[in-house]
Amino acid sequence: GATDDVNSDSGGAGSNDPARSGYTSRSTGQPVAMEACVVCGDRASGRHYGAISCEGCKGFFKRSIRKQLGYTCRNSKSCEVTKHHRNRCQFCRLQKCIKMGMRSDSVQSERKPYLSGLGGLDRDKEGSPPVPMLPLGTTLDVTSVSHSPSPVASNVTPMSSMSPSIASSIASTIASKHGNAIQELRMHMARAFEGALSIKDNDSSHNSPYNGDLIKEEEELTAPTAAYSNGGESEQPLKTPLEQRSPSPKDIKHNFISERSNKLNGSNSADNDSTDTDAHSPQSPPASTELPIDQLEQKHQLQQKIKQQILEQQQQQQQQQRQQSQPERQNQMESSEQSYASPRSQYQQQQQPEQSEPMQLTTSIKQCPPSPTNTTTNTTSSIVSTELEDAPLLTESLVPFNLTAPSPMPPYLNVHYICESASRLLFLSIHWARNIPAFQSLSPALQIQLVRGSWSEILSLGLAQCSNTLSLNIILAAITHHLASALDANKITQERFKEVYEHIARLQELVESLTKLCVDEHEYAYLKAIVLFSGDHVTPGSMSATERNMLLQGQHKAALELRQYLQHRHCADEDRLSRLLLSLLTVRALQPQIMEELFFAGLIGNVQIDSVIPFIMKMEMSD
Amino acid sequence: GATDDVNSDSGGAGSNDPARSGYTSRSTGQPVAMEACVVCGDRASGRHYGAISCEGCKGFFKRSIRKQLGYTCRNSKSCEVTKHHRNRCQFCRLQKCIKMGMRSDSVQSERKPYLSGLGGLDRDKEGSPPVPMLPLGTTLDVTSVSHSPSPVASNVTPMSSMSPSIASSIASTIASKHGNAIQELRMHMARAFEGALSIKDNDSSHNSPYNGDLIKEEEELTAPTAAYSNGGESEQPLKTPLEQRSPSPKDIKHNFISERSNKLNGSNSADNDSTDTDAHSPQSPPASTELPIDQLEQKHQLQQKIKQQILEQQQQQQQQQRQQSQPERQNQMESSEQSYASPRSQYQQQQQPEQSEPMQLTTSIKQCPPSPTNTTTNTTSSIVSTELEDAPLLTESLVPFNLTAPSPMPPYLNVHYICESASRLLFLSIHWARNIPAFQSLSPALQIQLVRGSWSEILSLGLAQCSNTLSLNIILAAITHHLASALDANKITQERFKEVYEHIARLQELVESLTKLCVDEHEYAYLKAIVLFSGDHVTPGSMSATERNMLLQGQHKAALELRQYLQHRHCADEDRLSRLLLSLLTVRALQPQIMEELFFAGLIGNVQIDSVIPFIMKMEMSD
DNA sequence: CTTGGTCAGCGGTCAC
DNA sequence: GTGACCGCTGACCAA
Ligand SMILES: [Zn+2]
Ligand SMILES: [Zn+2]
Ligand SMILES: [Zn+2]
Ligand SMILES: [Zn+2]
Repeated sequence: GATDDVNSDSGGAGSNDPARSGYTSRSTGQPVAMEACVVCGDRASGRHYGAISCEGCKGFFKRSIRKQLGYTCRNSKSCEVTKHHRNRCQFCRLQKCIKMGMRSDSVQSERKPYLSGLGGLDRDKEGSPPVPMLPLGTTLDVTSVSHSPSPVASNVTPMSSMSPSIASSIASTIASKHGNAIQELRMHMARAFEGALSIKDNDSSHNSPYNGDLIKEEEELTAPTAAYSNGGESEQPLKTPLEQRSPSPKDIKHNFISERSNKLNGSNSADNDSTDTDAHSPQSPPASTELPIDQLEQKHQLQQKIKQQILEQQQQQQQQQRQQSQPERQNQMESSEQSYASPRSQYQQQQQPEQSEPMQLTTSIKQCPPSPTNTTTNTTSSIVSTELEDAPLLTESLVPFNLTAPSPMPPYLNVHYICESASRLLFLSIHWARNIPAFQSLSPALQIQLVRGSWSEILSLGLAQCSNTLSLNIILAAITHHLASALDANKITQERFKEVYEHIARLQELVESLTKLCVDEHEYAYLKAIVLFSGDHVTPGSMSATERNMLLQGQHKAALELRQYLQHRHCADEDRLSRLLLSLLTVRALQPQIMEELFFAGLIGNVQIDSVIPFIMKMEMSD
Repeated sequence: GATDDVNSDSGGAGSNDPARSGYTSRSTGQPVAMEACVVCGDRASGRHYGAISCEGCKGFFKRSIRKQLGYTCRNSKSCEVTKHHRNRCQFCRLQKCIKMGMRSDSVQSERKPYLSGLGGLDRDKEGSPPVPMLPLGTTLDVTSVSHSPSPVASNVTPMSSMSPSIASSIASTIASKHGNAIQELRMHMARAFEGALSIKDNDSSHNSPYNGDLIKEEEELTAPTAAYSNGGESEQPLKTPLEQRSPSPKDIKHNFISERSNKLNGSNSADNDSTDTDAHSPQSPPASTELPIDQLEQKHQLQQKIKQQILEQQQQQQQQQRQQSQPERQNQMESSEQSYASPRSQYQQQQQPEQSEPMQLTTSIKQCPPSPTNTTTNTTSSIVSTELEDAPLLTESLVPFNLTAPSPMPPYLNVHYICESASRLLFLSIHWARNIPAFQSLSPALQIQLVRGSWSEILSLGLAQCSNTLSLNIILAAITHHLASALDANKITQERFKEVYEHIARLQELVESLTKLCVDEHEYAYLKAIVLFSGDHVTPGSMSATERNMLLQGQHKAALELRQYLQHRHCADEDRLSRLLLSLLTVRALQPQIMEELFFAGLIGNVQIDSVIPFIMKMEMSD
């Protein structure tokens, strides 16, 4: 009993209660029916006194009405009433109860002992509500509120399924170009891992309707992942999971998706992360053979394109690295960077105007004329390239950011959909970055470092920017649900759950705050640029002073242009600039590591985004 | 449950229940069952926080957990805890409470409304903050303020054991008040874990482990450590660093100083779930006994899977557990210091005005008269308490930041010196934070969370600000040297070396860039405030919307005041604001974890700064 | 399924 | 700071 919200475990009887409490059948299938108390948000136990509420609010309301005591608020009668704080202010709690529809006349008078006589004519329940008793709260405003009717549980968002129309648009966009973003990503990941493994195509995804269950879905996923190993004896030197990776932050936490119940084998949890690679291996045949044709095709193409490079690089590098340092997982493909240069890279890069015009990937509304912007760049090259030219950092063509959500949103989100969405966003973002003239003028190696250092932040901003398009709220809810399932299944530890859960909450808060700020396309573009040009994650020694300067200038230029833009747009609010910049602080507080797990790990496994970045960048380039 | 008898509110029949008082076996027939407090043997009043205990132990445990402070045992941590002696040693009493099954997460957070929206002062019963509030900013003359004379600070107990030369200067500063910063820190650390560790003592075994230090300096340190416990046997609970901690991000990286070879030991993280049931059973948990409290506790709770529950627990758990939990070797404690004994903890939150005037800690220049300023605040209270009052966030008294370097810098820097310097800076910074009116108006729990979330960033800014005073360049060089030595000695891995090394480089770059910007005191103060009021590291669920709002407002206010300040100072450079704010991004890129190791781990060991923060905050308060 | 009652147990208080 | 005392809370259960 008692207030303790915490697990209560009251009786102390050690019985564990896995599902115990569940008032509702919270079990799987049910996507939340009526779960939250409209007053405090805690889990509701049903409808009480007219409002769906929890046991606590129910009892509280009853007692309050019964003993007509008035409460007093020590603040301004607007205290938050949440599960955690509901006991902080009775006045406000009662006020909210009433406001949310609880009716005092539903509270019967003491029923107790037949004892006697006094006032109690309680008669039958329902029947005549004896006395209205609204009284309490000395203050009146309580009553005033009471009228408000519908206890609309605003909580959940009605999920709007995506319009089919999108499908078409997608066809001509990313999807068409890159095929399934996820698959590609996954493929690269796999490759990065082992040079040659066969990629598995489990995700039949599109065709076969996603089946709603996140959980099951995931199992399917995991299996396939493992599959890739099949032929591979060859490359394997890659890793023995165990020692491969030395403890690194990443490993510590179990990937909540792929993770196995590791718990038991006494081995310490630390290494287990290795799992994803081997974990699934046990059996899993290359699952679904059913890959849609087009995907298969693309796959091959891609493979070819990359194959050589990868193979080459890997071998060499791996060896090298291996020699020197420990088995520390050679993080996949650092090599790629270097080699990366080889292709047709050229710092100059002058993207060919037209062709690559990136924005077109998107639904294509804002299509911007092919501004040949960077032509000027050459000039600077003459001497001290340190200076960025005068041309604006971001041209108009770099402003629009139109993402197309994957497709009809399945009734129940699954990992595929989520990962696909995130992948598209990531692709689009990187593509965007690559089209920034100033960015192009940097060396390929540095470009990669910058993207590796900022992808998570740019993705976060992108999520906020496209939160509507992506139905981010629904996605996050699904992830959360998924996470909870993982916890139930003991696939992840409580600590891990908590950590990830909090991360999600933070991400949500960020999105909300950016949404509230009504950040527009231009602003997002500048913010992303600022983040992109941040040298904070670049290996200190790897950058020359000149390069560092270029980054700084790029960042400052972005900030400057943002300021100028704001002066035109929001002249009124002088502090908007600060707000926007400070939001970047919040963005940076989100760990890339968890971001990756949330949006990509489900499909890809533990492979790090870092390893795919070079490919993505190259992809964009070559296409 | 013995305690209350039912309160029965029997029909409201006015009869009070006299019965309650009798602890005895009440209602239920089981008379005997729980009669004695498992902690002290006194008559139990029921089960409290998981253990059958008396009212005294119940209250004691609650206060202890809420305060977040650790206690110290003057003896050998094995004091008897009986009804008559229970108040003789808080440390041992708490230790026993924990050992007997009391769980810190059963202690709920305070119920009193902490809102007060005012900029800082709450009018309610709570004490009012002492701080004066002169609007600063716009006006320039910083100098004008400087005059104020000596701080009343009725010099408190000096007893600083620091070198004579320094003594004088320090006398009037932090040192005088708190003695040696490091020592206090260290002492507290020890306490922190002792408290916690006391948990199961079986794991006594570990004491010494930890050796590799960057420098030999450490050897001196460790030895003393032992001394500190004088009685010796007690320390037990400590733990072998090895298994002690379950994997958490922090652990992953080896502390290059104390580093452990960890890896195996199977026990821990995994097995737990099974245990769940016996949770409360007084004794012996299996194997992993040495887990930090939180882990132990959580183990039992594994079953809970609902996110909400978790959320609830978070706030509490996090904090306290942390504090107690770090059993990680409490090694070093300077022997000399032990005498220091228990401070007089006090916890009445409201610091008494006068007394505490913070700035005085510093060399003492700017002292502000105790103006009872806030009178105006009331007006606002009328309605939206959410709003911060109009008073400026930072008053002139909060601008100066005068740090005194430890003493004559030794010819060859050693860990002591470095840690001492950093500790002072940390103390001063926290002290500064605590004197911000708006900060004071937040609930203590939130205050702690904020400091825990920002100490590293504030420290970084402070390092930059005081880089000259501290001869930071020399310090960093020394650290780097140590690091290299550690690498040579194979005390750390190459990867780790690289990581830390790069971190140092980044820090250096940051300092350089801030130096180049010529950031002044005002600007630093604002930047720190922005960082302090960042809710980005606060556990999402633990903060009410109102509180979140207050934080946001505080942050925005700081940004706004900074902007205004800049308009007066640097009218020329319109982009200075952006530059300053963006520097915070860089600051955030520095991992607190490594920061901690660089500056504190050498002396303190693996204990986390997090655990000392409550202590430091309290210290500031009580003086 | 709601309403009522129950009571272990948490929080707060305030003489000491 | 302590702890006897009391009010409230809310998980549970009967109706
Ligand atoms: Zn409720
Ligand atoms: Zn209120
Ligand atoms: Zn006791
Ligand atoms: Zn003791």
